[in-house]
Amino acid sequence: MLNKNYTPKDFEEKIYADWEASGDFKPDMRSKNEAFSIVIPPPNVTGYLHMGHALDDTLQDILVRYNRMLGKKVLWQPGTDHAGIATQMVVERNLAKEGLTKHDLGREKFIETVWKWKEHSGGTITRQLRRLGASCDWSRERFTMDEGLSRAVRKIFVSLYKDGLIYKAKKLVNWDPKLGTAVSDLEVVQKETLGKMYYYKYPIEGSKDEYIHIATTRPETMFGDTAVAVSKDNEKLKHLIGKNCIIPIINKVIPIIADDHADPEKGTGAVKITPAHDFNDFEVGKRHNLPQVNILNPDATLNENTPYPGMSTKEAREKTIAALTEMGLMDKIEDHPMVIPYGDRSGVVIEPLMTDQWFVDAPVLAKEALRVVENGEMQFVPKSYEKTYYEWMRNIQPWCISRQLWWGHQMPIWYGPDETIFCEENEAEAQAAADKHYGHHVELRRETDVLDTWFSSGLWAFSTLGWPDKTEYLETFYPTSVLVTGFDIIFFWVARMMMMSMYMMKQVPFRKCYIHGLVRDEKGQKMSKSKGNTVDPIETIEKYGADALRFFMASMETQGRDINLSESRIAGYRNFATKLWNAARFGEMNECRKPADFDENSVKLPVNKWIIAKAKETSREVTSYLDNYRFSDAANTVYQFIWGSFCDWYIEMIKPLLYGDNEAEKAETRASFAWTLDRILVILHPFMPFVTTELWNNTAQRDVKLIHAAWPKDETIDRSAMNDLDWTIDLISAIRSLRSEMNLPASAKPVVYLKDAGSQSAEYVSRFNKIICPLARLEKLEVYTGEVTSDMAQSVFRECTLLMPLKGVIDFAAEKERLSKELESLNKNLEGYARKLGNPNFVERAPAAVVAEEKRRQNEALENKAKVEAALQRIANF
RNA sequence: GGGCGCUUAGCUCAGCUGGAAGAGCAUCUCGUUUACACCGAGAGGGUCGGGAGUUCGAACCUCUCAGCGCCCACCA
Repeated sequence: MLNKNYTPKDFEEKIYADWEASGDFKPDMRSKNEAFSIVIPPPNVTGYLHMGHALDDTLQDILVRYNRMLGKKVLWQPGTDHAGIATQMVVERNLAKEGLTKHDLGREKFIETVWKWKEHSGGTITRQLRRLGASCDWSRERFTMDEGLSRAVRKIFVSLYKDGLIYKAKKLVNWDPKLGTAVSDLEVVQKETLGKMYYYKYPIEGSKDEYIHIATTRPETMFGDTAVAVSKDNEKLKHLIGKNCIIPIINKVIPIIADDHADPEKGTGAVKITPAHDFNDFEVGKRHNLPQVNILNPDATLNENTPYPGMSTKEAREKTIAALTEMGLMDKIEDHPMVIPYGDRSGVVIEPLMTDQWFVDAPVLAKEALRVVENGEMQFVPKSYEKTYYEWMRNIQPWCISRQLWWGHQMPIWYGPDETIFCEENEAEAQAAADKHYGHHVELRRETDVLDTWFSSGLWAFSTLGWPDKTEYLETFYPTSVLVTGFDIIFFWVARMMMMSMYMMKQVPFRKCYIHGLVRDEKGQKMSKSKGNTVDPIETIEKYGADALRFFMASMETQGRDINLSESRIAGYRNFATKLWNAARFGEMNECRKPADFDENSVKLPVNKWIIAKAKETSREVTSYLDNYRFSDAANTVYQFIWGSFCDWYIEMIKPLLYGDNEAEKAETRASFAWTLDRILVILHPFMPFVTTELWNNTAQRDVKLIHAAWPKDETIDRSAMNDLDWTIDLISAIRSLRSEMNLPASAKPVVYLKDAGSQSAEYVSRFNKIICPLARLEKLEVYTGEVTSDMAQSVFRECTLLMPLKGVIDFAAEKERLSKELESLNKNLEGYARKLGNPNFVERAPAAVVAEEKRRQNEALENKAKVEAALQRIANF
């Protein structure tokens, strides 16, 4: 017995536990069927499920469940990411609560603490994914810091190094002073800020009253200046080129050089060049062989190369301005809108800093990654994201992969006594190789830097499947079928996976890449903790059920658009689940069961034929939509069928049959109902796995679990019954509409006549009388050949006229108005038809079918017009 | 500065290759009937951002203007 109410809480977790315990998410490796695989975009171990995950993972689960039901060998590979910076920050925050820093523990102890933290708290997000219904094969869960995956990281690192695609260089990099590490360009966010532009002057060497005027937003960097640049085309200033000027305060002499970087139109036309602290200046410095003077400590305080060692840049700036003012060298200070780089994790200002770092030669790796998208081996859905990808890949910069952190993959590099570098698989091998090289035992020092987190995520598509070992899973499931992820991660992850996979596997990591948008709040604002507008998916699940949230995501997912969260809509899909639940209860109460030998192709009754044909048509449409990643179309099609066709019409139409006494009809109808409900459960399952499973388990004895039930394929749709029922449904609607317009109380049971009925219509009237009368609430429905009297309300229906005798209660004024409106609308349509059909160009050039259809409509409208006019005529005198 | 996207009913949005404008929510009216009030029936509501063009025909294609959003780069 089904509960009276739909209460998802009662069964969702129980059902999930059963799936997992029964191994339902595991692929059948003995199967010879086609493989289908998805690797999950690994959430941070530190993470909590947010609405973005709910969308991303719902879409993946829909595809995974759909393909599983298609009988494919399906793997959804789960796991989490060690998320270097994020995780280190979380653990450091915890330490801070005890008044400790990571340095108090030391590197080894600290890493131990992180691992402990991971064991205790790292499972949150995977538990939450289970709540969502994600059918991942958890027995294969991986973590980017697992030994297996770490081995993959070391192996590929060494390989890239040996191929000259990883190198160490002293370069200007984005430095995060709070975290004390380099970060990649992608981890820097530019923020609009109102800053100041400082104008001041440097004295020219050997002259008492000559100066060169410069403008800068960062006067405190002047201690790192090694030149001032002027364009050779700058008529006003070019005479200074070749002279020297003096940096005040420190009285350092620097040259004035010619370089086009100095735009005569901008600022003062002269630019101070600080090669060690500005990316443009760095390039200028390289062109002119300028020295690089570093003025900052790793924590962004000024160093010994300045007069203000230990001071913050802000303080130093004030000091510098004060000193310049005192010396009479300040010209002016203006407000100046500018963009300042911030670390996206730490939130502090990023400083360009000269440091030794490791780089991946991304421009080389990008070539193959580009080629396979250009030739279609990997396709973006929607296709427009190709362009974004191309744009970025074609302008890609070397990728800084070293991080001065503790948590992450420590680089497999060992330094020997004369700084020779050894890259090996592990410590022992490195030692052995070094000893051999030197001919005696040497002390090795391991590189302390760790790798950018995205380095290991870049290998995710194959490292999780067992690479570098040749595993059965790798063999079976690589390349994966599709990657589903958000556009915000194309550069971070998709691009890196493409590069790494093409380099190592010589094959694409996934054949398709489905990109979805962001989940925003109700008003379209980006959700963020700082704005306080986040909605917790788990709370939503508690309130409405996971199925409602999932269906919401699916129904809103149209390609290339962000989704605004809407609680009322989620509630609507909970209502939808309730609706289905109640329909199933209706079936249960009426003993709708399906005999084992039931053949849905042999049903006789038109209603049953109709719903079965509709169900098959719906299945076909949903299949096609899912194959094309049209999630919203797929979801909405199922929704319409269940609510519109099955509940609103079919159930209402079969009530007289089920409550009647024709046992044969009753039996067929019960079986058809059961068959259709089963079909509904199958095609709805990928979207709403919980409620469908609960109903599947409670509406019949089953020999297969719903999660493994067969998805319908290649069915022939019997359209014979479609027209009959469409006619019937339209007639019922027309009668209901007429009743309502005539203000007939719901309790009234009028008679309706069908005048001018053709033979087909007449036949329908007798055949479907039993259906029509109760649904339209009629005393009786008959074909009529008598006279139309003035007390009859009239309405046009197809070729016939509906007549409803109202015995003196007819409201003639209302009736006149209604008919007049109808006439007006008909006339308007007729004008349109006449215009079109009167146009020789249309008749000649439009396809014949279109012209014929237009003619048919015109004729129909003409007939209807005549009828309405006649009706108006009859009541003209009342 | 470069690129991408959006503008359709009061709100949130569908509308695939151009052939009579759709859904959900909201609104209004009415509710016989034990599957369901988390419901049912009926109704109202849009010159598809403005303009021009291509076409027999444009929400859809082209151009242009306006507004909004996102990404990338840069601004001494």
